Amino acid sequence: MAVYQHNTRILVALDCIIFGFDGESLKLLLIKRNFEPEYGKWSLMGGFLNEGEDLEEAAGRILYNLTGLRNNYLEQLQTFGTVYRDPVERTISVVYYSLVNIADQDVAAIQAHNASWISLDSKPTLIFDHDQMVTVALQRLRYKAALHPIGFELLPSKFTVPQLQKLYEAIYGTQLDRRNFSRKIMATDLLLSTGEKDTNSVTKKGQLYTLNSDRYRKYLDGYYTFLPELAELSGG
Amino acid sequence: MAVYQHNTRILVALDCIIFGFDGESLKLLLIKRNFEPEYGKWSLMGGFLNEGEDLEEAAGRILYNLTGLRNNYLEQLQTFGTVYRDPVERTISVVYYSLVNIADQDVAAIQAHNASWISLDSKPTLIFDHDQMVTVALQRLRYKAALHPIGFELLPSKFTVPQLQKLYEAIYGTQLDRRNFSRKIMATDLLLSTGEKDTNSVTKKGQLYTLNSDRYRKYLDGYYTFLPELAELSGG
DNA sequence: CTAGAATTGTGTCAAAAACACACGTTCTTG
DNA sequence: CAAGAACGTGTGTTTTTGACACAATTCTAG
Repeated sequence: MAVYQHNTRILVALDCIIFGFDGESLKLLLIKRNFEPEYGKWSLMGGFLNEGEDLEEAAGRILYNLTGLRNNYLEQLQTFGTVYRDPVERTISVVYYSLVNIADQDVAAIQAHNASWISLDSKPTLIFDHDQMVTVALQRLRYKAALHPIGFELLPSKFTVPQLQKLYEAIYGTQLDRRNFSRKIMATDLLLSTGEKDTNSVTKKGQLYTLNSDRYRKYLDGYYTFLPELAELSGG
Repeated sequence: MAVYQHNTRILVALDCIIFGFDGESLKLLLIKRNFEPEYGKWSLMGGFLNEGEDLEEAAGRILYNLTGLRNNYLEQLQTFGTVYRDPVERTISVVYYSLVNIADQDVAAIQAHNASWISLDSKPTLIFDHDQMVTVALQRLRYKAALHPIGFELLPSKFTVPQLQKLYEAIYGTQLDRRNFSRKIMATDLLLSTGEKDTNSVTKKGQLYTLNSDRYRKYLDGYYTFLPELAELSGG
């Protein structure tokens, strides 16, 4: 213990950026704070790192407390550590981002935390440096989703190709050609036909697919230029 | 201040993974520790975060102290925070990686820290979780270098196309076709001819180029499938 | 001082991938 | 049951990739 005696110990926080997709637009799960500091303002869900707790574990705990979900896609984004980012006391924040199937959420838990799903288009200003965190997270999501098929994490287990396309269009804020999109996705061999059809569709009912998990895992290691046309839209 | 009173403050360390290239193989700048703990063993260069110091700033300071270099490519890699990663006391480590032109180093500073350049092939076992950090860093380097032209950061300001190719071969541990490599690099418009020739070459002297910085910056935002054939070699 | 080895620069061609666009089908609504 | 909307599959052209050939430069060995 004596060896590190003279160094400063610092508060370590975690913040979670939780992405969801409702079929139309990309959403964030945000909290309207009913606690200090910054009472009444919007922020990301966060908390402090506990003794005896791994970083990854802490991020999972925070995510679970808010959404009732475990085993979601959860990835460390970046650590933010400018000196005055938290005006109360110097705190560095290890930020994770998560992709969630919005249908699986625990509504009660979310309400208890005074949280709601907000469209990225109508995102309010957040406290501290949380806006910057969201910017970086969105950039990362765009970057990764063009190279790895992580988009599926935002969809229900059964989905149609047009739904998947709408998701990508929401992530990148762009329009894609239906026919080329379909061809490319099919070429990846990532979709397994269920034989069922989408009963919710208002017009023609599309075919429902599930994800081919074995193939999915292969695409997560290494990368694959999923959607080349999105390259310029992905921040570096 | 009172608001965060009950939370634990933790030691925050920084570790730097410093990559260099000597024309033949990819190297790491490692330290043979002549201080406690783990006296006599190999480790990454590191230090603690000071009060009043940004994370980025601290990483730059550590890099500068060791190499005498500033303004290198320096990117946050990941934060490592399992509970017992440092046996002395709980410490989380924010890890940065840096790309350095090996010729610019401050030899005296490096010797003073008992550091040396070690080929990745002959890397010794490092203390704590530093081996894991290096693994992740190499993965990241491979990932990024296939999509962004960051390889140039490891070369002198004037270089030949074959030198650049040797660098990529060292990063990915593979052989590339000289003719296709050249064609692709030239197509990026990233190289500016200097008119000079490489006087060090033993056989035919290659043309020396410099980096087109404007174009380089464009390639850092967004991405570009620099070397498609390396996709599978890049960890996700 | 010349032949040969090593390395560098430029070119060609076939295969594959990307992109733009067309047509037929299914389902709901009025 | 006709019209509109969304879904599914196909086709041709252009661009990019990957495999490979040949010529030019420079040092060295005999």
